[in-house]
Amino acid sequence: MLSEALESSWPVRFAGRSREQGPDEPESLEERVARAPVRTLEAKKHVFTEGDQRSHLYRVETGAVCLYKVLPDGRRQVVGFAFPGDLLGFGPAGAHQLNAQTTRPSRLRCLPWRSVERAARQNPTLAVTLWEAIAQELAVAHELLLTNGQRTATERVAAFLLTISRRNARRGEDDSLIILPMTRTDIGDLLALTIETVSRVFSSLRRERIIDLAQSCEVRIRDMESLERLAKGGGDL
Amino acid sequence: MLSEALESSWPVRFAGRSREQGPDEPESLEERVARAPVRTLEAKKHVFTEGDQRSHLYRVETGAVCLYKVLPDGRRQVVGFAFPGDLLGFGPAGAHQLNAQTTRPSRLRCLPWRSVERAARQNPTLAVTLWEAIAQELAVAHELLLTNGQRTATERVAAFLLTISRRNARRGEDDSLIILPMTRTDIGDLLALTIETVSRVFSSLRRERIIDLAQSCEVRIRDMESLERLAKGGGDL
DNA sequence: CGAACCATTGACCACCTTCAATGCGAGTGG
DNA sequence: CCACTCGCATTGAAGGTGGTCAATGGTTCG
Repeated sequence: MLSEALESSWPVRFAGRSREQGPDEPESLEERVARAPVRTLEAKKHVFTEGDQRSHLYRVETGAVCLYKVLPDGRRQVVGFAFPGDLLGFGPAGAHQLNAQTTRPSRLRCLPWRSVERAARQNPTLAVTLWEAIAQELAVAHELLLTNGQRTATERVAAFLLTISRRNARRGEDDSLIILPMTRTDIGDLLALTIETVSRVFSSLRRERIIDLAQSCEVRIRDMESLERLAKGGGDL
Repeated sequence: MLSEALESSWPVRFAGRSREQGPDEPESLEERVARAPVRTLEAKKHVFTEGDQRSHLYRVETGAVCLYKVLPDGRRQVVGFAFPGDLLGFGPAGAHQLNAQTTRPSRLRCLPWRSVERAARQNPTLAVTLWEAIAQELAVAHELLLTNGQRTATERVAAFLLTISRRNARRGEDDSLIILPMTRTDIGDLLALTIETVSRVFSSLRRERIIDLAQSCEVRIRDMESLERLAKGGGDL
C-alpha cells in the first residue's frame, strides 16, 4: 500500500544522498531496510494486532498483508492491503491502532522503530521520506472513504481494480492483469460490501466483457475505458 | 480534528524544551503558531481546494472547517472537521488532496510550510510533534472508515456524537452538551447518509430520551450509556 | 473420495434513499 | 409590524440497492 510513497520519495532521497559526504554519510531508508532482518510468516498470521506496542517498521518482500479494524461484535473493516515493496507499521508512537494479518505466506523485513527514529533525527532526508510515506497513507484512506461512502457497489469494485492496475503500471508490470492475493471476504470488508455482492459484481463485469475471470483470483481487464467510466461514476453498467 | 495530536504532544514538547538551551533554543510548534498571522474567513469560504499547492500549515482559532473530497459528478465525502485548536493542511508536499471550507465565520493562524520544514529540521522534537499529528489524522480516518463501512445509520450518528463529546471532555468542557457548527448536509456527507436519514436518527434518539434537541445545532446527551451502547453496535435502539 | 473452504447464484427482504410536502427561523422589504 | 422569501430541517410514503438466507459448485488437500 505504501510503494507509491516509497517510489515518489526516491528523487528526494537521491537528492539527499548527493549532498551527504564523509564517513558518517547517512543511509537512505531503502538501504537500511535492505539490510534489515527478514521475518517469514505463513498465511493468516498476524504481523501485529491492535493494542500491540509499535516495535518495527516493516517492508513487505513477498506475499500480502491485510490491515483492518474490528467492532466489538466482530464486524470487520479492512482499511488497506500492503503488497511487496510497501511499508507497514506506521502510526503514532505507542500502541498499534490496526491489525495486520498476512493473506498469504509472506516475508517481511523488520526495522526497529528505535533505529528508524534515530536515523531520521540525523538524516532530515529520511524524515521527509517517512513523512511522504505516512501522508500517502492518509491520502489512500481518504480516497477509500470517498469510494466506500459515495460510490455504488459496481463503482467500488471498478475503483478497486483500477487502483491495483495503476499500481502495476507504476511498477512497469502488466496493468491489465490483476492477481488478487486475497479472498472475496477481504475485498468485501475493504469495500464495505458482502462477499455475495462482490461476487455478483465480478460476474456482471464478466458478462459485460469488461473483465475476464480465468480463476477467481485472476482478473484480466478487457475494457479499461469502461472500467474507468464506471469508477468515475458513469452509471452502473 | 487535530487537537488530540497537539494535546498529546505537549509532554513531548516540554521535554524537548527542557533539554534545549542557549540563544538558538528551538521554538515549539505551539509557540510558532501563536505568533503566526491570522486569516479571517466568512462562512462557506475555502481555505484551500484540491490541486492547490500546499502552502501553509493552519491552526483553527475560531469557527470550524470542513474537509472533503468530491467525485466528478458532484457526490461529496466529508473526511473530517477541524475545530478550534486543530491543525489543518497536512499531506504530502505538492498539491492538496482535499478541499477545506469553513462552515462558519472562522479565524485561522497560517504558518508557511517552508518555515515549518526548516524548523522541523533543526528541532527533532517539533518533527515528532508533526509526526504524531499526522499519525492521529490517519487513525481518525481509519476510525471513520470503520464507522461508515460497518455501522448502521443509528450507530454512526451515535459514534459521531460521542466523538465530539469525548473531544469536549478532553478539553475540560461539558461532555454532555454538543454544539454542531455544521449543517445536516455536512453530517450526512461525513457519515455517508442522506440529510433525511440523519434527521430521522436525531428525532428517533430524541423520542428515546437519549438526547435533547433544543435547536437543530444544539444536542444535549441525556443518556450517555445508551449512546455508547449504540455506538458499539448494541442493537438499533 | 471426502472434507473443508471459498466462490457463485438465486429468492426474498430490510435499511436507507428518493421524492414530496410541511415546518421553522432568519433576514428583507413593504 | 407583518408578509415574503430563502435556506435548512423535519416528516411521510414509496422504491431500490445491497444484505440475508440458502443451495450449489469448484478447488485444494488430506
